[in-house]
Amino acid sequence: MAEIVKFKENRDYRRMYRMGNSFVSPILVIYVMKNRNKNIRYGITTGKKTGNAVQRNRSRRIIKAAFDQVSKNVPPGYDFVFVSRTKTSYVKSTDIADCMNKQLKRAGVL
RNA sequence: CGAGCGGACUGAACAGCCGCGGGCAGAUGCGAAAGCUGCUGUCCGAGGAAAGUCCGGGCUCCACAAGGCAAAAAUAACGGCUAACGGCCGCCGGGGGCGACCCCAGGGAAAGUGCAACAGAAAUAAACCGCCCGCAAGGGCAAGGAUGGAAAGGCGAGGUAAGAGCUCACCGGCGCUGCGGAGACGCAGCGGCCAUGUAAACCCUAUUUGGAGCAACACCGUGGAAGACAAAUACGAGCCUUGCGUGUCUUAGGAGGUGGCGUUGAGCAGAUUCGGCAACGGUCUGCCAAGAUAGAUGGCUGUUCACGACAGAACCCGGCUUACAGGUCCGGUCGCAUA
RNA sequence: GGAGGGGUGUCCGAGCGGUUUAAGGAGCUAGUCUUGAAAACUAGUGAUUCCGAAAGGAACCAAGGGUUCGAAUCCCUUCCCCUCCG
Repeated sequence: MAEIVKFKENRDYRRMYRMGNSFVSPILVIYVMKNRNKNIRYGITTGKKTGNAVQRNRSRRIIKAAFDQVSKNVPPGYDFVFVSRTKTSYVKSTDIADCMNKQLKRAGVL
């Protein structure tokens, strides 16, 4: 069973931005990379421009809820960074999950 | 019924499934122990502004014998409340509204200095036009004109050659006296007739303030660094020399971690035929239930309604200011109608 | 979370109470020079908006309010940007 770990360090995010493949949609941006571990690592970014603290919190929570749904089907050995956008806090987590499934199929993860 | 004023409260609710942070309890596993990982049960889990960081404190470190002076900064009628405040309450003065009520950085310009452009004759100081006396020279005057934000108290009467607080009444301002008030101040009388504005310009007076901030600060601290000791060339890379590493202790301390930090506290809620106009204080009863550390409240489904605004704790309190869909309650005011 | 600094044309920026035309430079346009261009020189350009036939008037220095006769300038509140503290 793959373990799900969160990113904590700024250098992890910088490495993903520099070397990862990005997939953009109006409500979400995904960075994907393969890693050498047997687990799934991810991080969520909500920039200052995407709204006030309440909207940023909501974006984080629904991205986390959507990834909890999606991650059951993800094979181990991948790193993800999810970046919220301005519209993210106004949609439902199922919309995010649909978007995530679509983009990860394009990325060849699913 | 309509319009408007002031104050207080509230800030969607319920059910099911999945999920998150913390406290307590339990059994099990590991461990010498402290304890740790997962599990089960149970309880708790953002705001009135959590915000801006504009003030006042607690707390911590630095500085410091005590006291005073100076500098710098802040505040500004008066009386009270408070741990304290630049906050709050009451009251005085001024302004606005028919009224309920609202607003005011509201000390001092007679301690001194600065500034007051342009216009205007003149800007804190007189005389351009003008008025009067006079033949003129010269002298007297400041009413009228024009400028300006401001022009030598205002306005009326007397008075005069013409005029002027020169005199008088009223108003305004200043000083003194008396009365009322806790005081700011108000009222009355008398006096003289003077003094532009600006202190959110310097300044004067009174009061207050040591500085920095939880990223403070305290403790632990793999590796590595510096020093000391031991050893006397032991061990390590074939041997020798040099160098390096390996031992123990001490010091400072980067990464990281723990405490600070979830609180018995200027605490919160309720009651009161208690004191006070009120802010607030007293007494009694009950409660102490967020505490993360990349940062916990979410997702899905269903039901209801007014269809959900502004918005997320990060050491903690007391205020102020700013943002805000609506809803509830209480107390006044004005207008209309009816009795 | 805390401590500080700053917002002026398209850009960089001076001005920090006084007659308003709010410096100066870059940029842009035209000309001179050149075979043509660059550079240099000369002149012009937009400080903006509203009202008005015009003369002219009113508002404007991030936004709102206040002090003052008068505010880009002084004071208060809000918004935005930047720097520092592990």
